[in-house]
Amino acid sequence: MSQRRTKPSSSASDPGSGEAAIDASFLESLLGYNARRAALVIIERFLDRMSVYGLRPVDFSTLSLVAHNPGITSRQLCAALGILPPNLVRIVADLDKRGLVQRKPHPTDGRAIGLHLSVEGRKMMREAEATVRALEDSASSRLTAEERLTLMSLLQKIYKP
Amino acid sequence: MSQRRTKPSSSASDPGSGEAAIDASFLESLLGYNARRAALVIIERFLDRMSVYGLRPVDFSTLSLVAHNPGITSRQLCAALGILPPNLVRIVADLDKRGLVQRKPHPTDGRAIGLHLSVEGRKMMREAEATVRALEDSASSRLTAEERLTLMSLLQKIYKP
DNA sequence: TATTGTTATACTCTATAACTATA
DNA sequence: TATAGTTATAGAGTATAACAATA
Repeated sequence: MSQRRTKPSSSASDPGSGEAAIDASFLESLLGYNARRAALVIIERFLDRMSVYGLRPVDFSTLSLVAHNPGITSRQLCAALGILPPNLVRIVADLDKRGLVQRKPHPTDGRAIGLHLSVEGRKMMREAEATVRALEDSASSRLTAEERLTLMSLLQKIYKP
Repeated sequence: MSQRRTKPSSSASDPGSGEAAIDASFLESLLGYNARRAALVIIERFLDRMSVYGLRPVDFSTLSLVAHNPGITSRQLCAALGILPPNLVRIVADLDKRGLVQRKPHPTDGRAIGLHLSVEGRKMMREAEATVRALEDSASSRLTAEERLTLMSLLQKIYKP
């Protein structure tokens, strides 16, 4: 899934169109299918609008957690985001190379490294978080504010412990 | 994301736990984040319970669409599932090798190939669809029937044209 | 002995270009 | 010329094993 673009019209001249359209009613009765499709639509929009910052979803999530949890460790980031430690190494290293995060020795645990946003990182994230809010509003423009809150509450009932 | 297993407890002895836990409230206010997390939890459960059939989510979705749309073409499957044509080739080829689907020449378009479920395919999908229903019910056990319908309706307002 | 961060690596998923056969 | 199916391949994402340093 997650194609770049979907053809605006697949017309009625498709082969096999004795039936007007494809019946996907079974799949559309599944939460997993619906949640994945919705997530991919929003992620696609994210990719479009966040490319100016050079931030993929995982970069943004990482920076956002560091912003709101200064001194957070890689291990904690992995647990919070569901990323495996070996896969976080390059993500953090790249953000460090770009001067967005800084690694400081952990105050009490010599094995761990605390992560902090740099001044640049803070500045970028103020803009980036506002952009994400705007993009989410636009992606959910067919929902009322109340429906949006209901939707998030119901989703969290599924994935939160 | 989508780790195999999450540690049951990350205890309070994590380094940097002056604050009790990580603040993910910003991310948790985003639809994209919530939809993705929920989808991954359900997909993880899918992987567990559907492994007996040897069906990944994409195999199941493909077979389900073929089941309910006999004669559907690869192109139509790609459009319905958001898969790119080169990536569907092996999926269909493998299902064919396993004797679950059959390819028949399209009645009116010589370029296209109509897909149909074999007798075995139909038998497996009757079981598999029931298993998916059960797995979805268990994954959404903290939702009422009404909440479940509301959730799907709201998700479709995001991704459906 | 267990955990943090890391390297190396394999596997899966997704994407692009280009070809053929038919429309 | 455009479309259906296909091949080959590149790139991103995700997984496991194993290591050094510290607890």
